[in-house]
Amino acid sequence: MPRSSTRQHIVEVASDLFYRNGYNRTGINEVIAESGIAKATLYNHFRSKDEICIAYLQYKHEVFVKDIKSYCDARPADGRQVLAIFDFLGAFFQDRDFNGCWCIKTVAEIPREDERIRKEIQKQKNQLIDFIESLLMDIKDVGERRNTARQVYLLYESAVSESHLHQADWPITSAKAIASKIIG
Amino acid sequence: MPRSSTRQHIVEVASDLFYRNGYNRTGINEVIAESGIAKATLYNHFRSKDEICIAYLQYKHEVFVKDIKSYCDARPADGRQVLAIFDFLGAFFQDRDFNGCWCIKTVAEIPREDERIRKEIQKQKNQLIDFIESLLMDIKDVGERRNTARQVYLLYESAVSESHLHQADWPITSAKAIASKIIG
DNA sequence: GACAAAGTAGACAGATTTGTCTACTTTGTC
DNA sequence: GACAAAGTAGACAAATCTGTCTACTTTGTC
Repeated sequence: MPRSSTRQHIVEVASDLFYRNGYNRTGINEVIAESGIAKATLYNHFRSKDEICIAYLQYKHEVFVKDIKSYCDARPADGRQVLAIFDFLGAFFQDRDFNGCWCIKTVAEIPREDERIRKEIQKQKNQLIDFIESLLMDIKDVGERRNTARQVYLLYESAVSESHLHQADWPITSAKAIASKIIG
Repeated sequence: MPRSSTRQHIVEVASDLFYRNGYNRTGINEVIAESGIAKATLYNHFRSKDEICIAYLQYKHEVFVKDIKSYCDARPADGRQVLAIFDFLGAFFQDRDFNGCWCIKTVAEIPREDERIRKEIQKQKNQLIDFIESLLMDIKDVGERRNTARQVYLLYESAVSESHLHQADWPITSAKAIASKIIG
């Protein structure tokens, strides 16, 4: 296996485990056992477990952005295109691998002082707000558009966390209904 | 110290540590060191660390319910009384001990299979929805009232998580603005 | 086929974890 | 003051964890 795909393989296996079972509850030994690679190989690619955590967050985000973008792009670019994010989430919720938001999960597990991971997560969330804003180009006023994007973002985030917590999809439909009202 | 207050003392110390530093990252040894009690005493009151976790969640919820109720009760019972929950959160956010939602934090740390803790958290959240509903008695239709309570709940939850994540208060004001629009 | 890069297997150090247990001391009540 | 309940101090078992290291094997390229 070429060097780059070994690294990618580790990230994908670690991502599945971290997301499913939690970062602190997943040991390095579990990652290498599941990957089928040697421990020395893992530490040849990553300096520490923390570095794998960063790679995990980036990988999940990368896939997420790609998927949600292509999902929304398939919808007509009318004023209601942004609502597609809730339908995307609805499909994600049905997936048996759905386990809530990896950012929220991770930030809950790391010490408060860990600025590196917290900044990465804030960056990702800001990119999500930017993406939502890009779907709201019908709103011409820049300030109002940013404001609306933030509101829709809040609803989306809530829908993710709460559908996971309650193990039900009413938070998704409910959040979508509010968003629908907001964008008029 | 009488038996009941020893137990309560342990719960309070453990709650502070769990909430501030995380459940998994807080060891039993830290709890007893901070409490100034002996390990055998702790295990005389609690069967396991998991049991302390349940007691922690219940204690936080108990205090939270008492505080938010008395805060909201001080407002006039007009149709907009429910918005007080966002002001309550605003004050909580200013508090240096604010560290997001203990339920979400805890659910992120425990294994998926741990039904006991998950059920406790769902119970607490349903009580919060009930409380919000009790502030919406102006809405006469039962179904619409429940629906609105859920929507306000989603906004509140989002405001808690996101103000913590972004370390900013715009999620609180933004969520309140949406709630204001919803209740008309 | 030589040679370097990459990967393997797993022992090991050193630290941490929860929970048990023993032997002792304090406290409150009769 | 006797006696039981409650608490203390901390050693200990048994299991975890991350990260390092050694000695060996495979793989790809010239």
